[in-house]
Amino acid sequence: MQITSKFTVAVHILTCIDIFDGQMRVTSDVLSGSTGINAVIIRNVLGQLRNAGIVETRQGSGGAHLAKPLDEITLYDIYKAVDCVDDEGLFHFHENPNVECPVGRNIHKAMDGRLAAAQSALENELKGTTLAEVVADTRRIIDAE
Amino acid sequence: MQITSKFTVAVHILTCIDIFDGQMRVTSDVLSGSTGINAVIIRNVLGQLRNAGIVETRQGSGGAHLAKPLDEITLYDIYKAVDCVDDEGLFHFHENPNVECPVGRNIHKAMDGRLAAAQSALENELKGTTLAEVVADTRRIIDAE
DNA sequence: AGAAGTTGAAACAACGAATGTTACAACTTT
DNA sequence: AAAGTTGTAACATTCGTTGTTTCAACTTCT
Repeated sequence: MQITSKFTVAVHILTCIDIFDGQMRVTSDVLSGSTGINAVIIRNVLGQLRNAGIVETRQGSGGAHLAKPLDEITLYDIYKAVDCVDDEGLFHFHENPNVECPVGRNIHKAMDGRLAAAQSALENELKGTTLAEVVADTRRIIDAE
Repeated sequence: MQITSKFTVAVHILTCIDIFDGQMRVTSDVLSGSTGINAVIIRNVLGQLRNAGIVETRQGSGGAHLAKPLDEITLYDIYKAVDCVDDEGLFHFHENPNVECPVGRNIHKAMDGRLAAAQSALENELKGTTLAEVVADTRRIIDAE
């Protein structure tokens, strides 16, 4: 089981947009070239990021731009934008425990809070990092090359 | 994306084993009845829990037993036992970023530490809860019925 | 106005992972 | 010897992820 690569792709393309915007028109084709991901998938991801208010794109004109400052975009915002987890939550609970069994009809209640806490721990960690930090690290590594 | 239900199934059957052992022979058929999960899947999960030293089962005789005290089994132990995540980690990194691109060849380095931190946050939370607590809650809810 | 390049989106294909099913050999107990 | 159980392999099914093709709508440039 793994969280969809759309998440790391999204971080990648947002980093590209910040670094290359101004130097070139950052089209889905350019981003496809940098990520190695199909341009249609890139446009899908860009669409999700646009819906979340993170980037701006326009039909025809070409070139994506950030919609808000880097330090106001957390990894959690991106994770949510690309739908890493659905409403069911991170953990998949087996769906038909037997209600005739005292354990079967109560195990859900006994576990839910703890599963939610684990998911929150993950998400809070993502909330604690902004794109600004990722881009800064990336620039630092590039400069050191 | 969701973590395999084998995890919640494993917690469920371990709870059953603790609660029903002594009253009945807790076979894969009994556990299948309580969870609503195919008995073969149950035997697979039991096999993984056995390999992890969490339960004891034997061919022929029938009936599973806990291999160590409830308070020495954490949710993390179970999560690891049933292989919720592989060696690649929880996050799926896109595999072919373009090394010709300064962002493409460095984004992995810029993100890896943060992804690992997020995964650790989840896992540390699971390490903080033992089966003893889950079983105690389950018994409490049953008694209150 | 027309040409060229781009985005947005739908429809479909390919692949792999999760889960279910069938079948059967090996084992234990009675 | 009979009956029930576990361990395991092989196969089927379903679903989510990712890739691909196609095209209408839009913008920019000449």
